[in-house]
Amino acid sequence: MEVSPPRHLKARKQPRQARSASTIDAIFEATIQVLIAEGTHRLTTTRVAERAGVSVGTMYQYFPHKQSLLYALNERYLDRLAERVEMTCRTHHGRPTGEMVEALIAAYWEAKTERSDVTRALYSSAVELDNEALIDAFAKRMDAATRAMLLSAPNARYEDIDLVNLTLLSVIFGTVRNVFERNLPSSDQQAICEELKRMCLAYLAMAGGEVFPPIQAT
Amino acid sequence: MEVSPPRHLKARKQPRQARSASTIDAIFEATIQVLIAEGTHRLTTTRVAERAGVSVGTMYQYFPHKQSLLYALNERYLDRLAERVEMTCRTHHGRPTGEMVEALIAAYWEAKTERSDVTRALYSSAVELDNEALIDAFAKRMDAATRAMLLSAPNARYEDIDLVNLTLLSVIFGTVRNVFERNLPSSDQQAICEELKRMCLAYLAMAGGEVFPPIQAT
DNA sequence: ACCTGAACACCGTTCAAGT
DNA sequence: ACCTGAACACCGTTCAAGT
Repeated sequence: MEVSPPRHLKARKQPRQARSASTIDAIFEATIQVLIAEGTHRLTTTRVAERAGVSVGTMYQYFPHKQSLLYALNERYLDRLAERVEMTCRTHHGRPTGEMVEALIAAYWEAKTERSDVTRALYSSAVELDNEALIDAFAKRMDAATRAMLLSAPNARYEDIDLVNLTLLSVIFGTVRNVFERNLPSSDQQAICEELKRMCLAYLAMAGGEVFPPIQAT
Repeated sequence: MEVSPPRHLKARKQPRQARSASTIDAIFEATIQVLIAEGTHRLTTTRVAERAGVSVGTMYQYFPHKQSLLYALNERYLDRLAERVEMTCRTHHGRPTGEMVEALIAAYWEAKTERSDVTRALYSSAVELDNEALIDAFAKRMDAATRAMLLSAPNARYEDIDLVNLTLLSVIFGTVRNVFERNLPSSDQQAICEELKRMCLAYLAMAGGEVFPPIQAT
């Protein structure tokens, strides 16, 4: 499902030529680099334009405000993230619940961790932003993907799959973010990730998912 | 344990007279009001000073930068939050693990929820900030309080109390924040809160806490 | 001793002038 | 048609001038 962004945050024009597309990519890339190198409060339109090799005026042809640039950047990021998680969900259809949870957490965790500087930069850039629509769209996609996956498990009997699913996602997303925010040593991060899996498993087992693979009847 | 803030974020002078103290309170109050009414990107020193009834120059006597104002504001907030949670932990020493978890989550949740506009405003203000020291100090206090509480439960036998405790807090804090960020309807929020308790209970039971009260020997 | 607010540097955004 | 960058309004911060 596509959720349209608030009108004032829309990009001014769609790139129709290869040149435009590459300009936009350069601007995105420059934004991330400035964010990582200088931090949110030093992220200026001039600096981004300079590093992207265009003038401010050109940037404003594509993004009517600084906010719309950050909006688009986060949109692109969340879109890719959603695709990865959806893929994981699809490939675990019909598997035992335990495997699902493990794979789901691992996929989300890895997507966030493999470029932790980018993740951190985007977390911080998103806050200056009216990003409710983005979060909503992302949440809806994730919800649909994990819901379908969980229900496809053998012998899944959830009393309230929507609540269980909502809770599961809130806990996973929230915990991952919290771990990033505290900047714990990598070994602690790994350990928490494993504990998070155990916790979610315990929860799902209690809520009606069959965690271990069914014994095959012969 | 007191963690000293980065030097450059320190308030310039401590209030020594009643007048100064009330000026500072007025500035804090004005900051929160502007944050709630206008949002992070319209939070300007001029606006805060105006609403607080002082000149910019005076504000800069107490807070050497805008950042130090936000830092102090968050410090004050986290300090009060920590005190409340510590209190909850103290009053549940020796109780069964189940009651502890329920009380801990309820206390944290309520502290965040009773003024959700303030909570949201502070979440957003904290991000422009180099707040690692704050988060760290808060985390350490929470860690100590909940650790002592959990160990005081009857028949608590944790294999790795530090990891369990760290995980528990990461999950609770992270989930609460995620729920705030998504701005879900209040009924969903309540439901997730209950599910979160159940999940943490299941986890602690598995990790070595005795969740239900011991049967009294007669 | 403390307060004020005009002044300065910098940032987001625009638009007349270029190609 | 598209790009440029000086110009404008606004914001963080300072400091000479007031009390």
